[in-house]
Amino acid sequence: MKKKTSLKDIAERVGVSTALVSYVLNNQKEGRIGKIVSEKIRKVALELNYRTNHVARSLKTNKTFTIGLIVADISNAFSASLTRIIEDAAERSNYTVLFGSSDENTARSTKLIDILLNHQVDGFIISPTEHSEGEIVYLQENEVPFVMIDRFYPDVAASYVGIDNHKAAFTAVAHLLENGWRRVGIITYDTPLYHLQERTRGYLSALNQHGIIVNQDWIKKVGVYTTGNEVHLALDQLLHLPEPVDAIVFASNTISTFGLKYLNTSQVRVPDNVAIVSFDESDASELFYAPLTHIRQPLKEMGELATKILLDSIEKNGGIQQFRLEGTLVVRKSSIRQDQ
Amino acid sequence: MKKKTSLKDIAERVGVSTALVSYVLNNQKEGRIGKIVSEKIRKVALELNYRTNHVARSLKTNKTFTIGLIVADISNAFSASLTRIIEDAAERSNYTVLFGSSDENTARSTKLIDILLNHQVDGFIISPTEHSEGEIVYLQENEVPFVMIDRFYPDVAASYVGIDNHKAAFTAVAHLLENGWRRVGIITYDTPLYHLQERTRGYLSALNQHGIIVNQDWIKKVGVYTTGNEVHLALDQLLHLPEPVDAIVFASNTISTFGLKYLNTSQVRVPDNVAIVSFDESDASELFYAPLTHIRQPLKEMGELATKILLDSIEKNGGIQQFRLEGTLVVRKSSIRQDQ
DNA sequence: AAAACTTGTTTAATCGATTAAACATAATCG
DNA sequence: CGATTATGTTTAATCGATTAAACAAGTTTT
Repeated sequence: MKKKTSLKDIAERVGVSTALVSYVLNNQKEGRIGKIVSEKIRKVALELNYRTNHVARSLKTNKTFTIGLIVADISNAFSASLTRIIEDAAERSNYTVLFGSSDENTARSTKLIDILLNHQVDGFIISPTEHSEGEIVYLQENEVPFVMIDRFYPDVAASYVGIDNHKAAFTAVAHLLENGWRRVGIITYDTPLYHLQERTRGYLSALNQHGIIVNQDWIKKVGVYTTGNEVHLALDQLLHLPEPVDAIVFASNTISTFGLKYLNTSQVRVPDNVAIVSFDESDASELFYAPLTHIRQPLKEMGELATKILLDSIEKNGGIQQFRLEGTLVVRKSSIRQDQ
Repeated sequence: MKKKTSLKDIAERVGVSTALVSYVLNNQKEGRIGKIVSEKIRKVALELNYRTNHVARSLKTNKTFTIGLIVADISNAFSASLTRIIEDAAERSNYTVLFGSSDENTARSTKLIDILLNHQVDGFIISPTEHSEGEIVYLQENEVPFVMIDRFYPDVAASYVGIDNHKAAFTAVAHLLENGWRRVGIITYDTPLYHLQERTRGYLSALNQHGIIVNQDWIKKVGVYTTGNEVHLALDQLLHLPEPVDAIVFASNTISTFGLKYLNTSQVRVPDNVAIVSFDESDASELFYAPLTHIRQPLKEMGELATKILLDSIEKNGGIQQFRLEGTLVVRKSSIRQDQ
């Protein structure tokens, strides 16, 4: 790589000190700098195509204008959409995003956070994995600004932005029940992650409230890293119970996509044989032969809010802020009886 | 944010110079450093939870172990998959990724590259937009290591990794023709981007070679930023020609997704009324009622190769490398006559 | 025993920008 | 007119790590 021009190069060329060049290019000491010199400096800077070396600036100012983003998996539509929103929001405030995919793996997540800390990011937006409390608490103890997004630990007093998952799941299941479905199953993750626990609890409480006794066989859990087989198996089991379920809730877009692909190749018809409601939307929601009823998370709001909270906390030392936004039930064909 | 421990802190605590601490923690001067001191340094570093300040290191070494990635739009499945692959490949070599979405917008792309240059990234992987040659040439002139991915400028002698788009399109159309379809339309972008031009040329040459006279009305172009309306319109036009097309090539996964969503709500049946072949796969390829025949790009290979070329170029000053890999035609239901 | 290594550690310059404080000169005031 | 203020610019320390070169003290070689 070619040698880059530095403040010194400009200073020498103009015949002034680097301090002056710095003041001019940063529009500091306004009104105190000679017009002729100031213009000359700008001209030379342009000629030499000067660009400020952020590394040097950061070292001195102790600020990198960089935020670390840890998502579950950037190649997943949910993570990718959030990432894009955060990218844009960050850019508007002149921040750049360093990111990493945790793959729902605690060790990997810890490693990523470490790497990004070494890179001196000014703060983090994190979608934490299960068992990452340790790292989160570590950040907290070291007063590193951060915001959790989508997921959070109820026992950790830190900022987060997510939806009210209990309510969302409740709404989804209530909707199924109101449409005449009775034996509602759920496929979720086998994980202690609070936001997913909440979904299960919401599911249970909706059934309870409608006086339906839940059969434990209706609740299927798959690994957070599942590549689909477990989802297929879970579906098969739910649909082949002595008394099969007549509706299923998919607790995430990943589960939903695997599920739909499988259903798409099977004899089971949606919603004739089984109704489906899912969390999160994706192309799948619209492209499946029976467009999918789903809970839409307000991604834009979540991403922008998380970024705002983080930047506040970085720049003005804003305190802890916790937001539980509302998910919206988007009703499509997959949950509505066709024979009515 | 709490004050972080520096080499100096450790040095003071142990009672040695920072130089020695640096040597120990970087495993340099092996065999020349006293065992007791060395162990003490490591111990104290651990106790104080020392993490090397990459900003300071980078300033001195002129290397950030950071690569800049410019994709079209991180929230698009194609970009996101590539990004994930590049992330992993980079991480294996201890690089972190700073990224940005160009939105197919030249100004934005230029701005992003500038920002990342200021951040002193060691190199770039870029999916260039139309009219970004200027910026690309600028990088070249300044000997900034970079690799173009997916797209490239045929006239710029720089490294790139993509597929042979002409051949891929040719293969896709030949497949349609061999399956008895005759009036093949294409929906592509209205852009000078070479890789898309190649797709159109491949399409034309396959038709030509089969002695089919192409009607210009078969070729529809939509804006690179289309939100779908143009795709809908193009589809309507193709399907309502005096002699409608009987097959359509979608030149990208975005077009394909918009197209399928629209077809999904229309009376037209795939492949009975119209066959579909698309570039790139997505969940859409499998979830559409008629699973989609498509050209699969070897994303993993592309991303890993691009990263390798870039790192070679950063670390060993490797020269220009250009790769045109092969796309694979994945045959599914959408292109095969059902009445045969 | 002087010269030549070994081993272990420190000194000090450096990367490029920032910025408080100092300095110099001109303009204004009482 | 001497003091004060305004204007314009420089000095020099600093951020934290790296690293060539110097240094010191012990060992070996001849």
